[in-house]
Amino acid sequence: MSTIPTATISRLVTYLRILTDLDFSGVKKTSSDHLAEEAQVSAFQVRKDLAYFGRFGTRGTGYLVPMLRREVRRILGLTRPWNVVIVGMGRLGQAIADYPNFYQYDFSLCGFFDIDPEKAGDQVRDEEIMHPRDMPRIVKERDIDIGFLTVPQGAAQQAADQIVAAGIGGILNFAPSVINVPEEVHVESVDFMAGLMRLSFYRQNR
Amino acid sequence: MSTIPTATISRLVTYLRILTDLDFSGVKKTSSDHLAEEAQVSAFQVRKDLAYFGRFGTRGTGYLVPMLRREVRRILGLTRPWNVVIVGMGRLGQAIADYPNFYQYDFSLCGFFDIDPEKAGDQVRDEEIMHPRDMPRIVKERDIDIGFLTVPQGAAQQAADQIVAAGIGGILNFAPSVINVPEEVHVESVDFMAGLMRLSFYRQNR
DNA sequence: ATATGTGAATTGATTCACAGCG
DNA sequence: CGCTGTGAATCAATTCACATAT
Repeated sequence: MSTIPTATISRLVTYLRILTDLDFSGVKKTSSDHLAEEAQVSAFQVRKDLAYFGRFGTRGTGYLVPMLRREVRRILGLTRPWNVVIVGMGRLGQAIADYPNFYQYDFSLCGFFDIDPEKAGDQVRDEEIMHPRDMPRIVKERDIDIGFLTVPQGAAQQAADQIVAAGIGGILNFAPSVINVPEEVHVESVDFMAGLMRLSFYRQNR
Repeated sequence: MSTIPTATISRLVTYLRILTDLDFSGVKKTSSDHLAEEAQVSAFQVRKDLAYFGRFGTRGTGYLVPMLRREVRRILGLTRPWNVVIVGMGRLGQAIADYPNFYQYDFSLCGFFDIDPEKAGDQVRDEEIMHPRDMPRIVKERDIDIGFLTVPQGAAQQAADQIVAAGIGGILNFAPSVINVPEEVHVESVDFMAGLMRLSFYRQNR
């Protein structure tokens, strides 16, 4: 499996969405050309991306949509369940707790944490908001894999430390800051102000 | 200005945040080494990134925080105002309309659109929600530069077409899909489910 | 005939080493 | 002497061309 570009993983997510749309529309077959057009990349790129993981097509024919969809889901780890906690139950944490589309892919929200004693005991989705001191126990009891970091910027590093100390190995970081974690912990960032600033740059230099 | 890696622009956003923190803390001087450590990149990288835009340091000494901060803001286009509309006033659009931190950088929310006639006329921040048919007029009257695309997945392409037709040249796309726009229109995407799926991949292959 | 899969070529980004300047 | 700025070298990613399979 040598070394797979991170951009390849991002594109696989795009391919999966296209394949899901096709599958729901009842389309049975597709090709690297078609996927490439939908994903706005080259057909070479589609084939190369898939080639990191195996051979999924039939020469002269293309790809079978349900089969390729299943394979990409498997490659991305989306055929197994993932247990998630949310750390930081302000506006953003609340909004994400209400997001209805996790269940489409076996992600389960299994715990909600906030350091504010005012919030402790409040109900979110039939669960009480807990203090981060309870995180290590909950992570063990409920087999948590992933933490959503939705605290304010100034609290991000401390919250990240608590998530790591609790034994969680993957963080989805919504805070607008670089967090420092051991290298075995994986962090992905979701940062809309950064997207807006990049847009500002490209518009200014249009 | 030859061709600047997109990764460089993302890192400049990170440097700006670090410089802002330093400035608020009253720190007057910094170095590529220090910025590199905070941003979790190499010092070569910091210097190379800055070198695309000019010479901002003093050899043997380093960088002056307020001056470098100002320069990076300018490079990113953040020293001028940007007028923004939100297209799609569901949960996400509403949440973003309530986000308090746009004013820190001169972004102004100047219009809210939704295709749902039920929503038309509702107030958001002292503004009525309008129908997208009014977008071309509003864009002209209010000199709009950027549109936030916060409609559901299935409506994303149509809404993007309306944004482009209204004369907007930059889109911050929150919908989990690739949108097709003319090449002079710049799109940046904010996609938290994609981040979550990448995390799923890297955790599975840990 | 047609579309995949893949080594080779090219393009692009990062790292390096050191020249340049305070 | 210390730290920036930058051409050259290395490393990585994308593109290409075509051999391969149906």
